[in-house]
Amino acid sequence: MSWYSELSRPYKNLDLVVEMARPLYEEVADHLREGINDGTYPPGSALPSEPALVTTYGTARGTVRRALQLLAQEGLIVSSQGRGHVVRAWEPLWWTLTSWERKHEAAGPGLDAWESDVAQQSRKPGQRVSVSIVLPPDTVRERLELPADQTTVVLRSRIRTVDGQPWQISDSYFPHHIADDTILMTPENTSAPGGLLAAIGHVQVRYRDEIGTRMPTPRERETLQLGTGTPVATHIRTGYNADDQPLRVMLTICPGDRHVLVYEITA
Amino acid sequence: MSWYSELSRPYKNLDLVVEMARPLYEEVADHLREGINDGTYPPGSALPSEPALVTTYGTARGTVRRALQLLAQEGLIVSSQGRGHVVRAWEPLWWTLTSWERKHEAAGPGLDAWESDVAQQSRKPGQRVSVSIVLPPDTVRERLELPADQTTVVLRSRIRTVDGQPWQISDSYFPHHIADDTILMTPENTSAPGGLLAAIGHVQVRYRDEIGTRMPTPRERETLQLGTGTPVATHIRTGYNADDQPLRVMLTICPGDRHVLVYEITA
DNA sequence: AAGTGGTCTAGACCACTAA
DNA sequence: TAGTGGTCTAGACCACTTT
Repeated sequence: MSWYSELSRPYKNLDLVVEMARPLYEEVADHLREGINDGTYPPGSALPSEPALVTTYGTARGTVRRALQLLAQEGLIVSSQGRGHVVRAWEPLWWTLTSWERKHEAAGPGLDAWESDVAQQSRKPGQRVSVSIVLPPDTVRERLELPADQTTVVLRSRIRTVDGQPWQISDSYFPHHIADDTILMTPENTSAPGGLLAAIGHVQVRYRDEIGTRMPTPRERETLQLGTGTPVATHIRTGYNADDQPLRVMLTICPGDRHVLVYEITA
Repeated sequence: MSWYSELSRPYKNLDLVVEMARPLYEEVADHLREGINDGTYPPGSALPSEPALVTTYGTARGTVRRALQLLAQEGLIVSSQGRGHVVRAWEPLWWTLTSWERKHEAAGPGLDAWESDVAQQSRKPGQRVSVSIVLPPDTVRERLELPADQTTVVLRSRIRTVDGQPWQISDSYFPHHIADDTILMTPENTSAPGGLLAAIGHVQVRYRDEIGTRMPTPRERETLQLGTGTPVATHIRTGYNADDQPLRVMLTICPGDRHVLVYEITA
């Protein structure tokens, strides 16, 4: 008998039912989590195999799998066939959404804030752009102050990559009167000094950012290749001109294991 | 036989092995998710019971439970004994971390930005404060620019509530030379016009906010009473004085189902 | 070929909630 | 008390990765 089953056993085998403080799989998960936190299992290393854990803890395989599943949900491990349960490292890149100095323009010609931040962290930014005409989701329609009818908008959809890996989804929505017959409609033009909006004569004098967090949809999980236990931040930026009219809504999906959003504010 | 098992059956019963595009539990989850999204199961309503799902899909109970677990991980349902699997609604409060106008001071005397935002949304803010001397975590120590020795700091730990429910954890860390012998050491003093730092003669001329997202720790899950599939945003604000010296670090844990962080920026 | 995790089944029993 | 979900077991077989 293993040391573990001395501490806490399935009730069915007990003559006297002791208070089951926590389910067995939680206790197993607690023990493994401790090992991860104290360096017994450093990032990149594998936990003991399932058969090994079964003999260690003296439970059924289903129970240790349940424990491992818990750790996966917490974003601590990734499990894959044939390779084991491997401890995960989170190494996010920072993304400066507002900076004290205007360093973005200086960072390099033709780079936007995201690209210059990525380059500054010695990684290689890239993007795939596509343009289409769509019915906007409600969140976008409201922010563009459009009526609730069948009004379409221009969607500039980007998948941004870092070192060739998919990193974030960034969708920009423009009203027709802004985007039609401009370079915004051409996926080939990806950037311009001061931004694409400025290049076609629009001045974004202020913007409002809204940041939420949730679990990814199955679709997002697939396109961004997200592991279990990886939430996403949703970043919505609405830009306005001097007349307080919305120019565009940018909706960015930022996986939590690869992003830290930074705001540098002068009070 | 149910309609479902006609479409996709466990391989063990097949003479000819058809390509198993996806596991059974994912197909069940897809079907239920669709029902949630199209209004068949509106927020607050319960999905069919597990025995019902077992007969509908013609699978073992373990498989429908696996599907339901997936939906729970995505934050779509909450499951509890005796009550069923209930569709969840996310109703976050917005929290303005930087605003175009300085409306916070006007909102009410003795209210900070958080409290005035909550009040503005017709909810009742509250907080429990405790003060202690601690060794700071590395993330805090670095930002306070303290040496890597055993230097302690002052921790003002708050659990903020809305309508009596725990809402967020907000920990402020101060160097001793800032906090010692001031009202910062007294949990009773919760606010002052212009903020507690201003009240003791410190001017925070700028700050840097860093926002990440991850799954909660078991501890956070418990103190904030978080359901499965609820990620948290981590908000770290480091404040500086005119000499670029850090005055404090505030680390806030914001559950995703109750928070939207807002930044209003003038370009 | 051996070892690893992934999927599915079948059944038992416990614990909570509501009528 | 009936019905709901929560936990655990035991076993079978499949699929991937490594040697």
